[in-house]
Amino acid sequence: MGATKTDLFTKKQNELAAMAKALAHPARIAILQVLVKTNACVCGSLVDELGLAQATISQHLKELKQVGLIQGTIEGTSVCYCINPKAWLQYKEFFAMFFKELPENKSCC
Amino acid sequence: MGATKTDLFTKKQNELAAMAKALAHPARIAILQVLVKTNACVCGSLVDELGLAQATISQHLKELKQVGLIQGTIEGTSVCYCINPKAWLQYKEFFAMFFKELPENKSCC
DNA sequence: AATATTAATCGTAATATTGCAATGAATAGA
DNA sequence: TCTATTCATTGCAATATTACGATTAATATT
Repeated sequence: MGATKTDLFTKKQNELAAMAKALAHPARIAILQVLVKTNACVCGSLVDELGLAQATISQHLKELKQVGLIQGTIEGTSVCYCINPKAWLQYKEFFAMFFKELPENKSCC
Repeated sequence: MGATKTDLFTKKQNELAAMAKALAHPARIAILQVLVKTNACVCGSLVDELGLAQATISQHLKELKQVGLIQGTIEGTSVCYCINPKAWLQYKEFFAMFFKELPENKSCC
């Protein structure tokens, strides 16, 4: 055990959970915020901004890249990372859609 | 190691990460969707709907309760769960705010 | 009272995540 | 070429999460 039983759920449910998981760490939130604010960035300056080791940052960047939220291009010895606008918009819409249908409930509990 | 270094990040960043973590499992997504759809409270029928063991569902419910997304009241031998509308709205707004500022970028990468 | 039902909790096992030191690969500049 | 810089990757240890059987506590039914 210990492994998520993805086969029990719909594709959408697994997808949304995966999206949320990508955001489920303050370092990744912070990285995204830095990238949004500065519009571009490299790994080195992130190490300075956040207090984590270079290897750790690199790993978080890898995860964000894997889910497509960011993209990076090599630029000499450094790497330039930035937000993937398309994925960003998709995330925005996915979460908005999920939370859209407000249960104007009869507060049964 | 293995523990998240929350002290390196702002309160907001940790908060948003915690919110995302609450959604970072398809079972919890599914539970929330059932609660939204049925609007009236579902009691223990969640165990039937999803294919997970009772103990597992109970654990997920506990996590959702801990972050305040759902609330439950005891009703005889069963428990009645439903969405917490206030928290739901807050989540909606938090995520919308986070994804709001689209980087109308100059696509530097 | 005895039994059934419901759901929380405990204990355990399997797996995933987080973090970092060490190492490796690639380019830039001396 | 040699060295410095930058970032990815590997390997490891610590911690967290997921899942479930077994047990427990509580109310409902007989």
